[in-house]
Parts: sequence; C-alpha cells; structure tokens
Amino acid sequence: MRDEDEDVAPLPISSERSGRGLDRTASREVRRRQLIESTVAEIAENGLSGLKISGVAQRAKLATGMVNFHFVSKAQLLDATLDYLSEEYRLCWRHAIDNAGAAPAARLRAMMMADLDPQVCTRRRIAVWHAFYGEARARPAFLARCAQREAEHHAELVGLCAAVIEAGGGTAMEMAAERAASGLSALTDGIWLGLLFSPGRIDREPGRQTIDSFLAAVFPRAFSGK
Amino acid sequence: MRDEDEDVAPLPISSERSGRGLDRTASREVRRRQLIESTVAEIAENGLSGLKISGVAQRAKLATGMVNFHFVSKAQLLDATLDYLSEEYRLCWRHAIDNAGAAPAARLRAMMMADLDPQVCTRRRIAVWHAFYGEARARPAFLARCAQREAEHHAELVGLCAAVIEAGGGTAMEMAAERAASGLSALTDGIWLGLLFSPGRIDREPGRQTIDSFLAAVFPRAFSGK
Amino acid sequence: MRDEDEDVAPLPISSERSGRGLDRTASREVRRRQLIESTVAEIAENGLSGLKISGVAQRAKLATGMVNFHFVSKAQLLDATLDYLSEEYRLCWRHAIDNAGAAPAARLRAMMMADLDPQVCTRRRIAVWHAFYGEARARPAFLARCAQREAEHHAELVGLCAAVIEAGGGTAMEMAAERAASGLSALTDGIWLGLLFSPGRIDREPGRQTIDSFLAAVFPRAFSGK
Amino acid sequence: MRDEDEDVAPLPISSERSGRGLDRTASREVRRRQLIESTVAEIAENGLSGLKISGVAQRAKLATGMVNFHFVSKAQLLDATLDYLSEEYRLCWRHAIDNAGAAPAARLRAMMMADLDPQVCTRRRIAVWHAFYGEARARPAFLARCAQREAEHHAELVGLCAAVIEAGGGTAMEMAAERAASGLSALTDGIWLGLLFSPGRIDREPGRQTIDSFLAAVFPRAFSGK
DNA sequence: CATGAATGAGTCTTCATTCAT
DNA sequence: AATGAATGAAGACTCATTCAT
Repeated sequence: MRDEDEDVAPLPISSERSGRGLDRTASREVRRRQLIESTVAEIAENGLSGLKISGVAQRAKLATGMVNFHFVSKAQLLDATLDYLSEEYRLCWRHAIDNAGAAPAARLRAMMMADLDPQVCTRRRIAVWHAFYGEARARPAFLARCAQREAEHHAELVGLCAAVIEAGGGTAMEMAAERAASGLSALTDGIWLGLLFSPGRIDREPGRQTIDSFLAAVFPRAFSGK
Repeated sequence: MRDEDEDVAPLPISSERSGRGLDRTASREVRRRQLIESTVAEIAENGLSGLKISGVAQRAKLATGMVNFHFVSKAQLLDATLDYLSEEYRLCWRHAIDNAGAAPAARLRAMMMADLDPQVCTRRRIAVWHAFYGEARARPAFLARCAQREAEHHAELVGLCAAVIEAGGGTAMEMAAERAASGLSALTDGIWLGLLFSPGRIDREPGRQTIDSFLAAVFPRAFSGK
Repeated sequence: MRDEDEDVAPLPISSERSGRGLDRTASREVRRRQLIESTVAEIAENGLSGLKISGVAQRAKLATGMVNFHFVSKAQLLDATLDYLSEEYRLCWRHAIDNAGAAPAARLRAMMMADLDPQVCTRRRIAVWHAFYGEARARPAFLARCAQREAEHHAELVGLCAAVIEAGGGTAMEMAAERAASGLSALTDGIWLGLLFSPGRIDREPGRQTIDSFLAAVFPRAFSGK
Repeated sequence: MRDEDEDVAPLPISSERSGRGLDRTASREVRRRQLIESTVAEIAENGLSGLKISGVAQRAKLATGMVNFHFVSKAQLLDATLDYLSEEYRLCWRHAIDNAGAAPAARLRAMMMADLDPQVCTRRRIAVWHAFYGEARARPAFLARCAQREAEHHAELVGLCAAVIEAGGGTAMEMAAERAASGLSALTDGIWLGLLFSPGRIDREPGRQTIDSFLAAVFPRAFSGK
C-alpha cells in the first residue's frame, strides 16, 4: 500500500549541515522539516481528516509533544506544511524557467513540464494538495495561500504565452494569451488529478505527451517541430 | 460569505412517487436526500475534517440521532453522499449528450459543457469533490467510486473524440483520440479547480470560452466555425 | 479525611420536582446543580489546581463528557460554581435579615450571624471561597463576581450600622457607620479563615461569641444586654 | 495592569555574607531567593492553578531546568515559597513588637499594624497567601505550615492582650484575652482580604484606622487617647 | 419515527521532569 | 552551573454512537 516513489530528496535549506544526519540535537529547522515531511506522508496515507499529531510524531520517531513544541498547534503545522509545499512548487517552476534558455517557447514548455517534475509531482504530494483544496473554502488561511500561489503561477504563465504569441508562435483561432494560459494551467491541474487515481506506479510520461500535444495545438507554429 | 448559487433543485429520484405526495412511504427517501444535501453543504462549509454528524442533523433541522438512524454510520453517510454526487454528475453529462443531436462534434461539445452545468458546477459541489479527492487515497471506498466514475466518463469521451476524428474533424498534429480525450478531460477538471478559488460570484462563462477555444485548437476542422 | 459536616441540603430551586430523585433523565437544571455540588466538594478536597473534570463527573456518577455537555468548558463550570455560591450566600443573609424583625440591632446581628449559618459556613464552602480568592486576581471573571458580591454585602452592612447608630446604639469612640461596617465585615471574613484551619469537627460557637463581643464593643448601648 | 507596589526589597537572609559580594558560594542562596520571588509574582498574576515552572524560570531569566535543579520538584518549590513568606511575616511582626517599647498597649498595636507593613502587605503577597489558603485543605504540607504560623501569631497576640488587660486597659464587656485576640486576629485577616479586591493602587490607611478604632472599642481605657 | 441526554473512546494540548551538551 | 530540546503522562475537550422516553 505504501507509495514507492515518494522519498525524493527534500529541497535543500541553507541552515542544514548535510552529512550529519538527524541526531537527537538536530537544529530547529531540521526538526521542522522532518515533521513537515512526516505530515505530508501522513496526510497522503490517511487523509486530512485522519491526520493525527501522534501519527506525525511517530513517523518522525519523536515524542508526540514535539509537534506542539515546534509548531504550537496542529493548525499551525498544517499552515507550515502548505507553505512548505507552496515554496517547493514555486522554486521548481522558477528554476525550470531559468534553466530553459531565452526562447519563449522553450521557457513556456519548461514551465508546463515543471508540474511533472519528480520533485513536486509525486502521488503523495498530489494527494496532499487536493486535501488542502478540499478544505480551502473552510479555512481562510488555506484559501489565501492557495489563491496566492495560483495567482503568481498564472501571471507568469500569461506572460510566457504572450511572449510566445509576440514571437510569432501564433495561436489556434487567434486565442488570447490570457485564455491560452488559463487553459494550459487547467490542463496541468487536471493531469495531476488524473495521476491521483492512476493505479500502480505513477507514470508521468503520458502527461508530458499530452502537454506537448496541447502546446502544439494551441501554438502550432511555435511547437510544430516537437 | 455564504454561497449564493448553491440551492439548485436536487435531481429527481426514481423511488419518489411524486403523484402521491410525501406520505410515510416516501418519507424515508426524502429524509435521506435531505440529509445528503445537508452533508454536501456542511462539507463545503467546514471541510471533510470538520464534518460533524450533529452539524448535518442541525442543518436538516433534525435530531442528531436521525443521521445514525438513516445511515447507520458516518462512513456510510459519506459513501451515500459520494454516490449521490456521482449519479447526479453522470446523469448530467449523459442527458447533455442525449439532447445534443447526432453530430459527433455537437455531442462532444455538449459533454464538455455539461461540466459547467449549474446543476453540478456549483462552488459547493466543487469543494465537496475535492474534499473527496483529498481523502481518496486514504479510503478505498472513495478511491474505487472516483476511479469508476472517471473511467466511465473517460470511455465516453474517448468514444466521442474518435467519432469526431472519424467524421473528418481532424486533429491538430494528428493527435490520437485517447490523448485528446485525456487532455480535454484534464482541462475541465482544471477549470473546476480554478472556480474553487475564484472570488465573488461564480462565473462559468470564461470556462465555457476556454473549452470552446481548446476544442477548436484540438479539432480545427470540426470546431472552426464556432 | 472526609469532612463530616458537608452534606447540607442544597438551596431549593423551583424547577426541581422534589421526591423524584436523580434518575437518568434528570432535568437540565438538576444535572447542573448536581455537577456544581460535585465541583464544590472536589475543590475543597483537592484544591482548585487539583480540580479535574473527570473527578467532578465521577463524584456525580456521570460520564466525563457530561461536564462539557452541560457547561461547555471547565472555565464556565467554575464561573457557574462561583455564581451558585454567591447566590446561596446572598440568599442566606438576606433571609436572615428579613426574619429578624424591625429592630436595627437585631437585624445587624442577624446579618453578621448569617455568616455562621450551617448552610454557607461549612469547611467545604470556606475552602472553595478561598480557592476562588486566591485565583481572583488572575481571573477577571472571578474578580468581578467577588467584588460585586462584596459590594452588595458591604452596602447592606453600612446601612444597618447607620440605622443602629441613628437608633441611639452609640458607637465606641464615635466610630462612623462606614468604619464600623468595614471592621465588622473583616471580622467575619477572618473568622471564616480561622475555621479553615481549625482541626476536628468545625465549631461555629466561638465565632458567634466573638461576633457578639465585638458588636457589644462597637455598639455598647445597643448590645450591652447580650 | 501590573501592580505598582510590589517590588519591595526582599528581607535579608542570614546565610548571605553581604561583605563579600555575590561570589560563587553565595550564588546558590541568591538563585533560590530569585526563583521564590518569581514564584510569588507568578502566583499572584496567574493563580496557583496557572503556575508553570517554565513561567517562574522565564521571569527569573533562567532556563526551565534550573528550577528543578534548585528545588528538585514543583511541590518543593511551593513549600519553600510558603516557608519564605511565613518567615518574612514572622520577622515582620516580631521586629515590630521589639521596636515598640515596653508598654503593652503599644506593643499590641505594633503587632496589629505589622500586618499592614508594606513589606508583607502587598497585593501580590496577599493574593499568594489566599492561593495557599485555598489549597491548604488539599495539601497537608500547606495546612501544617499555615496552622503553625497561625498558632504562633495567635499565642503572641493572646499574650499581648492579656498584658494590656492586666495593665488596666480594661475590656469592653469584660472580654477575655483569648476572645479579644481571636477577634483582632480575624479583623486583620479580613482587612487583608478586602485589600485583595480593592481597585487601583493599594491603600493601607483605612485599614490602619479600622484597627485603631477597634482597638479603642475593645480596650477603651488603653487606647482612648488615640 | 423522533428526540436529545448520556456514554466513552479518541485526540489535542500542556507541562513537570530528564538529560545530553 | 546552565541550557533547552526531548519525553511522556495527565487531563481537557470532541464527537460518533447508543438508548430511554
């Protein structure tokens, strides 16, 4: 029942001295990270409604009280977890764009493909994202964080679509950058959701091909050779 | 803060003999429906983790014990709620296709647009779907139901895409029916998610336009005139 | 170690149908009273810092959850307990004055002696009062309630002292009513405290004699014959 | 909201060699004193039930562990605090008597007035005393200490009253020394309690006048000229 | 069917105490 | 001595479920 592909290396944080391991006197930042990762795993496995502070602590091989010591309350642990995932996600697509060269089409494609990066696109993380989505309307703190993440991502995507169009990429049916971006964003969100229900080992390849197909459909001239 | 657009009329259920009024015999089904609608509203408002049987009962203006009387346990109430939403959703898109005439393109478009039907596409229901998605991996019963719903919907969509292609609709880049269907399905799922975070009154019009734009991009010949 | 003299009959409350006993479906008011009396006993025995909601419930032969059901929180149980004792105390001295006839001196003496009435002057209740006093500065709700109770009692006492003086009772050293009342009030408060530490069965007789002696000292003409 | 009159200088303790400064040898006693004063302040502010070892340490600007290091357990810290206050109180009235000359009436008055000495009569200390009183019945250690303090104080007071009577002070109504002492002791206890609830800056003057008035009432010949 | 008090197991949270550094 | 993270037992509070009326 356990996911096979979840234990990807967490993103590096400056204050961590790699090479020491998690001994009893691990630094504050290391402990927080450790507990957040346990939280992600527990939510994916038991759902948000089945999340127990004791389960998080147990998975991190710590006493129950440590969660409250480091995060004060369960609610703040969840907020911190959402922030952690948001930041991780943001870094992922920003990094992808930065490494994609100068061509608008390449940058756009890199941003889309970042959603399928093994760092952020694990079944565990997808499950957690949707758990948060399901509670978003009930928790203002969640809603605000999710909306902000979405806004930033959307703005960047609109910019790249506009750049592609301006560079002569052309759009099918004279589609505007705004509409193209909305659709492309929805596309990757939907692909994530599909992965949530896919049986067996997670396979990101079909998703990548769907993205390529739709990029080619929307911007025929820019992506025809792909 | 309350949603404005939620109190759509519930779908008719066969076991209800409307010609006889709500006598004792019908009461059972009516009560169940009433409680399920309360459950949907409560989940949307408080999240799945905040769902209380007492809250459901209170919203339905019934005593707490009645929920257990009608559904035995909370878990069974949730299963029934998911079934109710699934059936409602299935009826919606089936009905849309049936009323769309014989042309493959029209039928495909009708099926896509059904996802934005005010019956199933309310913010309350979207929130509930995502709440279920977030718990799906943790609850085999949920996972099975969601996967099955998805499979049936996907099969129909693939069939319609194939029909459009066969009818000479053409695809951008020679896209296969399977891939087109996956992408289009993901597109509407993503549009739903977007509506979850949209502020103010829910607006389905941009979503419809995005769907039209992407249909035209994917099947240029079939949807060029739109 | 158990107090011997504590189970005095509680003051009658209108909604109680006496003669039925505390069966399982006792009325809301009866349950609240029962739990408050348990709270008083538990505080006296274990101190305010040793008060456990489970102990209160156990003494009342109820499940732990009932305390929260009837009082929502421990803090509100304590507030209700303080209100109950305050009201009981107020009724006690008011009743004593009302039954003392018209003579100011007799009324004054009755009010003083009410503090030694077996209804309110039990070791259990004295202990509880001091437990509340000790926390008063820390809890605004307590402070307000205690201060108000004190103010009402003080005002009545000043009035009676003034009446005695006016009636020619005379005071030692021309003491003003205000000062006499303050001192007499302090006297009974101090007598209570003394009872808290007295060993063995509580004995109110010395306290009564001290009150009589001081009344005679302060108002020689009014109380000389006593 | 903080008390204004609390930071009186603590009483000198014999084991401290003031001529040598606070070297390592003295440190132990200094730390204990520091922690006890913090305990008094914390009890006054949060009540005995709200007392946390971490709060005590924090106020003393020390690490939590230091409290256990110096007092082993919370219970022993409380015992030490009670002993500290008891000793402080005893020294206060003993010193007052010693400095009052030879006349019995003067010595009696000095002993009474010592209860209003700014050293022992601060709102903070009064609150702490009552916190201890409230728990006394629950904690044998407290009860014993309080009873002993009371006994010693009472014995001294009876002696002084007897001396005043013997010296021809006379009593109102031929009151016996024992009764006079009980009443006078109760009077000051009650005055303390009144100060606990007085709003604004603590004012000891009315209490002093009440004491003088009652002394004059009880011992007319000895205190008539006051 | 309906009510809602009662139960009690399950969780979160607090906090005295320990202990490695 | 001093620090403060870590532990874990204790207790407040929640809430699904039961059941007498």
